[in-house]
Amino acid sequence: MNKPTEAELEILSILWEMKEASVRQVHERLTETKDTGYTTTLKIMQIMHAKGMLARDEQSRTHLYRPLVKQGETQKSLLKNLLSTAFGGSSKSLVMQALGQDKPSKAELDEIRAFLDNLENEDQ
Amino acid sequence: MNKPTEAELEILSILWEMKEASVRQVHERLTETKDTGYTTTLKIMQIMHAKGMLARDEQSRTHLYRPLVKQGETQKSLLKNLLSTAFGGSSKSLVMQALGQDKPSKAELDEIRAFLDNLENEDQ
DNA sequence: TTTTTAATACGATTATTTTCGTATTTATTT
DNA sequence: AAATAAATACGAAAATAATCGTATTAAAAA
Repeated sequence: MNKPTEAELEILSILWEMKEASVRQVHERLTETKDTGYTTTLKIMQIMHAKGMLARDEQSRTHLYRPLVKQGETQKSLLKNLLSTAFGGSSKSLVMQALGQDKPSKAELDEIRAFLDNLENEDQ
Repeated sequence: MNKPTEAELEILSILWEMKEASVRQVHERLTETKDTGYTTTLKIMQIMHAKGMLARDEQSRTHLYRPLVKQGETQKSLLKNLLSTAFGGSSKSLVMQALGQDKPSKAELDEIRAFLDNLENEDQ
């Protein structure tokens, strides 16, 4: 799957969360953090649809869009790229930076611990 | 600091590792994984120098370049961005994806555990 | 010293991404 | 029914990024 552009990723992240939304809805969420025109959002979503990244329900006049690319797969490929370029391939340093960035809750920390234990044991 | 472009990041990652290098050296490393012309590499490094991302030692005819942006800071800002766009702000899921991506050694896993423990205790 | 090689400078082109203006269509309101 | 509002379509411009060709300069080799 092709790497989404920055603007596409912003839209995807909204749609991953909302599951399905109109251009208007996406645009309103977008303008909370970014200053851009309605037709710009529309155009990018149309392009994404043409690329096969978004499904479009044209039943009603107000079209509804859904993501067709999986969040997990996009995460995987973006991380892989970031890991090799910015982190010299060291997932350890990436993980530590990420944790320093935004500390997870106690419960989440425990989940991560369990995950680490699992990682260590699985391939014996 | 401004977000480096993809090509800039590739060059930075080589320079972070080598500390200092000529265009030729960077270009040779680059062409191990990418097919690009020498003058393209040169041009981008010149642009990076103009932007203040690289220092340039012009003593010898063959100029030597050093990164002026810190790897840690670049990592931090790229991660922050990725976290909010691709991961809906959840560092937990980012961390797990990263670990699944490329499993660290036993020693590194232990370092991560220590880091987690530390995180949990520090703010009481 | 002449020739060849290897480097930088830099403009221009190409490709990609983002933005927007305008036309058209459809629905809603008056 | 006419006017207004809200949506899509789409071309084109603007902004950004990447690539390359050619000129020039400096060093090294013949």
